[in-house]
Amino acid sequence: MAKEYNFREIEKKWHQRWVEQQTYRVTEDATRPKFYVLNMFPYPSGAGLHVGHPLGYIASDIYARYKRQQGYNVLNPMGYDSYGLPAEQHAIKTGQHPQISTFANIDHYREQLDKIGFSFDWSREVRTCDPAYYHWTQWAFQQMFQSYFCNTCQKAQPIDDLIRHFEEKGTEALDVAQSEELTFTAEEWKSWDERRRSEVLMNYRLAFLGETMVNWCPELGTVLANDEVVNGVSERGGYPVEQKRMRQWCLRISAYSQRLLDGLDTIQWSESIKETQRNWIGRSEGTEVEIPYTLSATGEQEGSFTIFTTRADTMFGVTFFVLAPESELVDKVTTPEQRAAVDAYLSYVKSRTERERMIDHTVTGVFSGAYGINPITGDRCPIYIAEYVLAGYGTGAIMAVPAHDSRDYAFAKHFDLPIIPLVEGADVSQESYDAKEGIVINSPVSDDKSVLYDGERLCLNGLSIKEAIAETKRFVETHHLGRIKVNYRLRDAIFSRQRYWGEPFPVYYKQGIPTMVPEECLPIELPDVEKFLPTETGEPPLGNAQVWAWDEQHRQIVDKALIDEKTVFPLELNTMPGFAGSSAYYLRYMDPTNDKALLSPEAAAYWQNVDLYVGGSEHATGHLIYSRYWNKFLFDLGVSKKDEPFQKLINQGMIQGWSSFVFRIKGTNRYVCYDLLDVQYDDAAKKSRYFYQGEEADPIYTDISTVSGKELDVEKIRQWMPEFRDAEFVTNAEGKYIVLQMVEKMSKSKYNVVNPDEICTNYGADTLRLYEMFLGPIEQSKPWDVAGIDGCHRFLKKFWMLFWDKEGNLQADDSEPTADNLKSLHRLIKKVSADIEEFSYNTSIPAFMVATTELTNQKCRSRHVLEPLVSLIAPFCPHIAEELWEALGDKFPGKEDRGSVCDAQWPVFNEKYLVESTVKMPVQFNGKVRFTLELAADMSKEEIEKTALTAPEAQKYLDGMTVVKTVVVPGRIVNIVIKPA
RNA sequence: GCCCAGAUGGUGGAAUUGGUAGACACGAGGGACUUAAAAUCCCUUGGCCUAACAGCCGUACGGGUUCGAGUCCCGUUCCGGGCACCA
Repeated sequence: MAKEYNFREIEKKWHQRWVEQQTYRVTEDATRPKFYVLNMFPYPSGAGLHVGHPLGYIASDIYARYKRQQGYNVLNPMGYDSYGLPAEQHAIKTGQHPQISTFANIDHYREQLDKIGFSFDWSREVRTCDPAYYHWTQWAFQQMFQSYFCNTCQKAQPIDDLIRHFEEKGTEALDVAQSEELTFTAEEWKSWDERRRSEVLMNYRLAFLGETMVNWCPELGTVLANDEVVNGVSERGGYPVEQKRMRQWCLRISAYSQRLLDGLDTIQWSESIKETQRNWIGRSEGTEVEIPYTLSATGEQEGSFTIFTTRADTMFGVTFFVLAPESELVDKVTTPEQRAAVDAYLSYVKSRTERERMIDHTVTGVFSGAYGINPITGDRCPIYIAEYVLAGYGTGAIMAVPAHDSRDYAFAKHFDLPIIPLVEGADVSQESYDAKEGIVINSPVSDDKSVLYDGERLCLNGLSIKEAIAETKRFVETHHLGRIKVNYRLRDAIFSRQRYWGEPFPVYYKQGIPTMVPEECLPIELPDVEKFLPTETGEPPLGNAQVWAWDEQHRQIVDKALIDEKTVFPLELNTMPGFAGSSAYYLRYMDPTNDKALLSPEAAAYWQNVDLYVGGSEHATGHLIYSRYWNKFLFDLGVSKKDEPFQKLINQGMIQGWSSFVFRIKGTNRYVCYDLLDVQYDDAAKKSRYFYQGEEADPIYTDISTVSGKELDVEKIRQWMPEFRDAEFVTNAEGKYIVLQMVEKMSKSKYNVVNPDEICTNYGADTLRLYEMFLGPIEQSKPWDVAGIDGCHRFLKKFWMLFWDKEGNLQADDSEPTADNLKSLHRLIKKVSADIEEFSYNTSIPAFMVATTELTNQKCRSRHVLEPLVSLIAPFCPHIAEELWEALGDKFPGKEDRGSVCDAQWPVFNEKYLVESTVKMPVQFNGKVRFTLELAADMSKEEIEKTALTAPEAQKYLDGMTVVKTVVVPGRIVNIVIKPA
């Protein structure tokens, strides 16, 4: 009887064994090099784990196991990002506390994860909603509150240093990150009371209360960060978002713009993610120029304003100026005659939502009545107010150069303003010339159209645009007309959410002044509430808490009834956003149970940062920016030992699901087969519409379990949902009901979720692991398709059979391997090692299949080949590897104590087993003949040439020929070009 | 509009980074074993022309470099992603 590959038994056995022996427990070990592998931890949703989740986990698990076999001390932890909106919305609907559903979901996730055989060290698990964990989220927030950012040293500094500076010099010689530029003296500072000082300091703190325009989502009842808003609607739920002015906690992430940008050059991330982050940070180096203005075409100067431009070279093409409607200057420059028109325009702008402004780009604007004086030409140009200029970027004022900016061009055409081209050969009669390429013309050389400064006038004729920009910058700086300025698009992160299920702020309000709860009293624990919606008075849900205040004397939360007393203060009612808990969790894994610090200096020094981080690219402008900011801040404090948290990043693609649709005729209970429908594309609605005999039919999702192939199982759908029980199904001529199938993101609401449990049950975890890797490159998104899974399972059976004879006995022996055996083995070692390093596991699997077939055909028995083979497959399929490793150990006495296969040494590749000389490809051309030899690697160029020309295989080509030339391709191949003698 | 990444059989995808294009798997077709089915195994499978051998064409399209191009360079088309009245 042949020994069967009984994966159920094998996997069960090893899951137990790993738990008993704590195989994956990791401790700091100074004698071994560390390696830190990390996955983005999951949000435990009610739908459970689907086949997309494990993709990244398997990929990183393979890498972790591989590194461990190479002798590294590998940290490979897992945890849960367990605060979030779905749990809260579930709670609002059902009244059940979000912790109950969250914990239930976590248990379910854990059960599913355990089936797949990961090498996670579960003793290091973290949960963001655990007070012992969010203690340190709160602590980090407090540290940010107590810090400001010094621009000169590009580092966070204690706020006390800044206070000392104010006491001594006011704002003199201050170069720090700030919300707005304030100017005051030391005397003024000293004269202010505590409340005023507190407000002023908010201008500098890294965590600060700010009056800002926020993305308010009425449907969700909370504000959202910029990355949580997509095309004017909320990322979650797709609800409309409006702009609202609110007092919110913010993080001064913009202070770190330059460091966030520079850091990208030091990490191994995909170019596309780095590029996305660069776009998001949006550095632009330009020039600020002071523009004096007058209130009439001939009048005296009334004041000045500052514009920002990246195209300083176009100063000679300015024909008007534009202010953002929200700019404070609008009021100053509006003349009495234009007042009514300006007010009308401002109220029009106010009436428009952010979304309307984003979609609708029609030209609007109004003349202010004032004129700006171009400091280079001395020209007076009208000042307009228009919504195409944004208040939040640069100075909220621009110089308009219609010839070379398409937006200015559209505006100039609409208001019939002059257009002056400045680039040789640029035709601006139909559209502007925006490119930064060409030779500059039209700058006056000596006439009165340019202003002399200290005997110098700006002249750019003949320069390239890039040279002209540099020259203008120099001119502007030398003559104090403005300054070189770097702007960033990155906005500060809004850090308050009007929700219940998040980290509470460790902040109370003492006579209205925001005050930090003392560090030793942390964490401030999330209180129980009865209702998870905002209070009747519109306070966030925490306002529903019975006990939610701070008594400074007792330093504890006291009864709400005592709040009127002078010594009792209200605590902050907002909670922190989702990214708070996920911003530093990788540090906590290094020392997860430490209750004295976020992590000990020893743990930080050993583990440093994450060597390999695996997760989806959808976090490019969210988590992956916030974490980098958070880590840089902690690095400035000395808590984190590396400036960048994630050295190498791999973005696994999404596994999509196949959604299936049936079609219900409007207003009926009849469902029509997809074949029978007319499909029309509705351009306006940007979707397809379906018609059956003139009647419209709506696509309705049906569960994947009700469909096989493209055919609907009518009985199954009737049982699945009551609404289908009595439905009528119109089938096609063959009596089949065909559904429409589409590839979409896997989601509970689309009924297209495939769950890994079933595959584990039917094929085993090893097959699942192998198959998920085989599906295609890790970084690519691809639809889930079970069709190929049999192939992987079949391979594992073949692999298994390599080790057992027909009677079910292990057939390994001590014999010496043949040259063919070694060649097959070493080719595999080379391929698999290289693939793991490059994360192209999908191509390793065919290599395993080929090697297995070869060794089977060679009837290989030698344990000197079979043992390394088991080591090689161990990272991919740990269960089968353990079983075989154990069996091999039993067979060869004295090797019983060699432990788990995850400590088996990774086989070392030796090229000498591969090498042989072969003629590669004789080709004729131009009367000559060329052939190629593959040779050993470790020869000198001369040796290779000599070997090639004397190789027996070569002689039949060389006979009667003259060698024209030989070309040695480094290390491997020789091209020999020959012609008849 | 700007930036980034792509395009290879019926399908997912290989190709040692410039060296026999299509590995491996799926699907399809044919066969063996079997009362039958499952399981397993073997053969064929890019296109065209062939009875067969052979031959020709073929990596989105058009050029170029090279003894040699899926790979490098220039241009075009199409798909995906990011940013976007950011001056």
